[in-house]
Amino acid sequence: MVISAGIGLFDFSVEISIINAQKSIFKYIRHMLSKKTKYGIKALAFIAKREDRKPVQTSEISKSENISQKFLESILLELRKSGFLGSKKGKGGGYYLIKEPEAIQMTAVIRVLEGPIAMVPCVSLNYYEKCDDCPSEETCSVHSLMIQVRDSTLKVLGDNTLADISAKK
Amino acid sequence: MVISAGIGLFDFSVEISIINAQKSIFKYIRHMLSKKTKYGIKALAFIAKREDRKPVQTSEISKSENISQKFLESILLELRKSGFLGSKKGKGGGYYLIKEPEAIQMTAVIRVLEGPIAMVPCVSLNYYEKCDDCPSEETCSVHSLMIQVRDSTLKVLGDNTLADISAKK
DNA sequence: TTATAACCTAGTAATCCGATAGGTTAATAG
DNA sequence: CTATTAACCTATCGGATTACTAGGTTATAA
Repeated sequence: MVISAGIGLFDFSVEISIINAQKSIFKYIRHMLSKKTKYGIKALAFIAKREDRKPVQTSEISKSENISQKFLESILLELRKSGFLGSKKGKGGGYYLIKEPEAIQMTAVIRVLEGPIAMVPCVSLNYYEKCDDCPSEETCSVHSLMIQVRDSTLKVLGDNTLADISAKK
Repeated sequence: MVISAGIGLFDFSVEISIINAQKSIFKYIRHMLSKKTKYGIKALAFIAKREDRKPVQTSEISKSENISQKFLESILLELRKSGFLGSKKGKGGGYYLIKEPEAIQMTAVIRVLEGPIAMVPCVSLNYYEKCDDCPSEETCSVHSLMIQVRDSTLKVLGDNTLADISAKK
């Protein structure tokens, strides 16, 4: 698929080859971290960087971090509802941290915004689900591999707090 | 939205709480490893387990591992085209390894089937892409975190070969 | 020559992502 | 008391991916 990139190039009709070329050039590359989560983390870091604990407005974060304001609104709202942020309405309002940055693990943030950290449901701690194709997890070749990946990822994300990632200038 | 699946069922009086419950029960959980990659790894492991180097048929793997045969066909084809497998047509044909299982790192397999291992394009070694919202990667709070995650994942997937994951009974 | 199994090309429904649009509610400043 | 502010809410959207399925064609071996 990915590799068949240039195949259409010299193919009979010019139009179709161009379309195929575009397709591969603009191929959407799936990554695991959604923009939502990425923006959420950036916003939290932005808020954490503030020495005072005054509310920060969505519009300010949106401008500074180049994030669509409306999209960011929904993300911050979610972060408030899940207990990471407090909010205040009206002039001088905005969002503020309700916990110390040191107390906020990145695992928690990612789980709320993104969902599971594990690569497959059958090794997920918080979103476990049995694979319907696997008769047994012990004999599954993918299972133990993914447990190793999960654990190493959890270690990194658990060791990093909001304080750590917002510390850097 | 997505979740409204069963909503009509108890409509009208019987509550938002039920709807909310359904919401979480039927929530689609996004995981990072696609079925394609999972099936591909399983198939490779299946082939590697064979002590003889005789070709293994798609149908056999498909039955044994509970994978749709047609889907599996396309996956094995891709693995052949990317140099992991050889193939033979006709009776007694099938797919066989063309490298030693010890020489096949899981990083390579996953990169071919899934794409990038990094969680964000801007830390991807093989699929690097600059984030359009980030002015600089040095000041990005997400960047260094994701580099750590990438490295720890790469370590695990690089240390594990096909021999390792197909060894287990 | 016929059965076999890889190979190829399309198309599909369901679903998600990343927004956008357009409003309502609550708090503050004048 | 009124206007402004900014959070909050609901709904909808195009484009893209995923996990298949359908229906063939080609090459090899019995």
